[in-house]
Amino acid sequence: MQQQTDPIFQEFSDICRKLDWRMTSSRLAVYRYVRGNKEHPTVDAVWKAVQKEQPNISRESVYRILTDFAAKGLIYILDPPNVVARYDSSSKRHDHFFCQQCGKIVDFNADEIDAIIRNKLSAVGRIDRVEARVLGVCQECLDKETVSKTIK
Amino acid sequence: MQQQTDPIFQEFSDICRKLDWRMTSSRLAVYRYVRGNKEHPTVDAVWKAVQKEQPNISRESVYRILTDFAAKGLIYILDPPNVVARYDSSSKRHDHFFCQQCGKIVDFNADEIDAIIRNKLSAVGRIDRVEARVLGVCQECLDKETVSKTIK
DNA sequence: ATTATTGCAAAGCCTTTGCATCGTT
DNA sequence: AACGATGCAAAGGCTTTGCAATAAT
Repeated sequence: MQQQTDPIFQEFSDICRKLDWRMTSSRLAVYRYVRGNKEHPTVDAVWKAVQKEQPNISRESVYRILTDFAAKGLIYILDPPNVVARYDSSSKRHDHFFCQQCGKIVDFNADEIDAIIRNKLSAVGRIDRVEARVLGVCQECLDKETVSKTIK
Repeated sequence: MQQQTDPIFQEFSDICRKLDWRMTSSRLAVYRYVRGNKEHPTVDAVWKAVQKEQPNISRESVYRILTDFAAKGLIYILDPPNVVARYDSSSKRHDHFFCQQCGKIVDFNADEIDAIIRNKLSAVGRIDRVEARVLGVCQECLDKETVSKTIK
């Protein structure tokens, strides 16, 4: 990886040092494309864009690089890969809590947010549905953690 | 499909009549399992459960039946099939509007909902992230619709 | 009798994985 | 020189599709 003077190179160089990562041209190219990008790109979109700079980069590397970036909080996974379809018996507006540990999904109602958000997005277009999604760890899983730590 | 006297049979019979659907034992069995179910089941979960009642039902039929149910608003698709992974350059808390027509995803901020929901879910467990997801049709797509209708 | 619905087999697509090679440190 | 990262080929898993057989009207 050649030394470069542009600011993004410097920025990413620092990131790699902190993360104890080797700074590769693939990672830098993905970082360049993703940084500040408002498109919420798919893997293929990133891949095609980055190919202009790095013609030999493989789709698989893009997968790995994006996964690593997300694991370190550099980016956020808006829609994760390999989510299996789920169906909800209620089609009425409501909200969901997802336990990241056991996978449990809990319904709840925060109907207040509907008006707040409709008001805020009035210029964006027609709004068909507003849903809050909450990620966390449920109380049962938290309790289990405590027990196992206590027993040790 | 044999005539039956239990209330769910009657209920689903009415639904099928209104929708101009044939009432089949597969559909009824899926309806029985899904109705009021709070598990947010996957296709496989529905399939396995329904097999107890209908041992010959195929997984493919469950797919088709659930898709049809959702298309008619009988159920809601919480996580749709075939969503490709998407990555977001910002890992800071924010919210998303999804245009159902062109696929565009627009960021926005409704930070107020964070406190509202954390307060409401305090007993559910640890909360790591709150995000609002809004489904609708963006203004550009609405405009295009109007134009094409006007031109006709 | 008609035709929507189903089961079966196969295909499709996104994503992950194993491994040898390459490139950074 | 050491070893983490990558490209390639292949496998994996969920979902869809074509078509003949079945079952509801």
